[in-house]
Amino acid sequence: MKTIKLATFNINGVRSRMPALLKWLAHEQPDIVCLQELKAPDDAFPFAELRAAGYGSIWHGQRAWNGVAILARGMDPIESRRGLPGGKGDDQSRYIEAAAHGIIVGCLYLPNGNPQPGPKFDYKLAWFERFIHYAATLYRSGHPVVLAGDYNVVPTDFDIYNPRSWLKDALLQPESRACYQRLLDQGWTDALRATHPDERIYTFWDYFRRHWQTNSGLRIDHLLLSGELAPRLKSAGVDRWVRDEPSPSDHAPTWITLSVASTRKKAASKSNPVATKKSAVKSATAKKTAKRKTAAKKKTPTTR
DNA sequence: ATGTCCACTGGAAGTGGA
Repeated sequence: MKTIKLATFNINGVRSRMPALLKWLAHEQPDIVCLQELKAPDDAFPFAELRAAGYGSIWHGQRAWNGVAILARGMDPIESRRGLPGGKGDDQSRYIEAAAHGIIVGCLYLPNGNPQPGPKFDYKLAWFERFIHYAATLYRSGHPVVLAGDYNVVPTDFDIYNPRSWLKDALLQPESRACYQRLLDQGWTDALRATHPDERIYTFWDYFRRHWQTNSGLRIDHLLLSGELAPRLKSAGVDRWVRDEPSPSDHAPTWITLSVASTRKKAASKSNPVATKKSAVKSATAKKTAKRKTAAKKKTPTTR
């Protein structure tokens, strides 16, 4: 048995944030990282610097906006998908997926949806529907899956410092929340909330009105675990110190640790990545640990 | 409406997106 740490981080411009990203990677040494809002085209992604820092990466960039990436420590992630199924005419880079360290990781950047109502909110809900549909397939596959990213949804009023000034915001709309709930109803475990059922936890503090200094935050970055993975959830948290660094993103890295069966073969080196997605998954599912009932699976917050 | 930051355009400061 070994423990892996998986984090999601809306970086808000990967190029202008490289010093902060490298410092965070060196300090926390996550095994898998999902990045969102690269705001960079494919040919501007700093994969060489990341490799020098010990991380292989795959990415789906876009000029100026959006963009997602997956990093894996000491190996190259094995890409299994980019873009959701059924997105005819959708050219926004918001989903990428890979096998790494024995699990499948979906990295998503769900549309913000503001202003609401309007075409952007319609797009958000349409994207969400496609995501819900695809997530059901993933869940049923029985593979160990994490869906991590910026969901742009505040699940309940317990996940925001004060909903008053956000009531019209797309992140709090009943339609957005209903979509998120439908995702959970498929069986996914909201790892942060499951680990800390009674705590106020925030992952995002906007740049306005001294919201960071007053801890006026929102919880919108989520890690959802499939049924196979939920019993292996060990801990979860937010690297708040990163939000306090110079020139920070408006999000902080949000992470979980999972206990996974250690593979017999030695860890893949940079020059010798895991051969295929299939084999990576197989090695993860081969040794299923005895099912343990944990607090992770039950209890959703009812606090308002 | 406001607040602040990133990237793009064009070659300075305004705009879109968040």
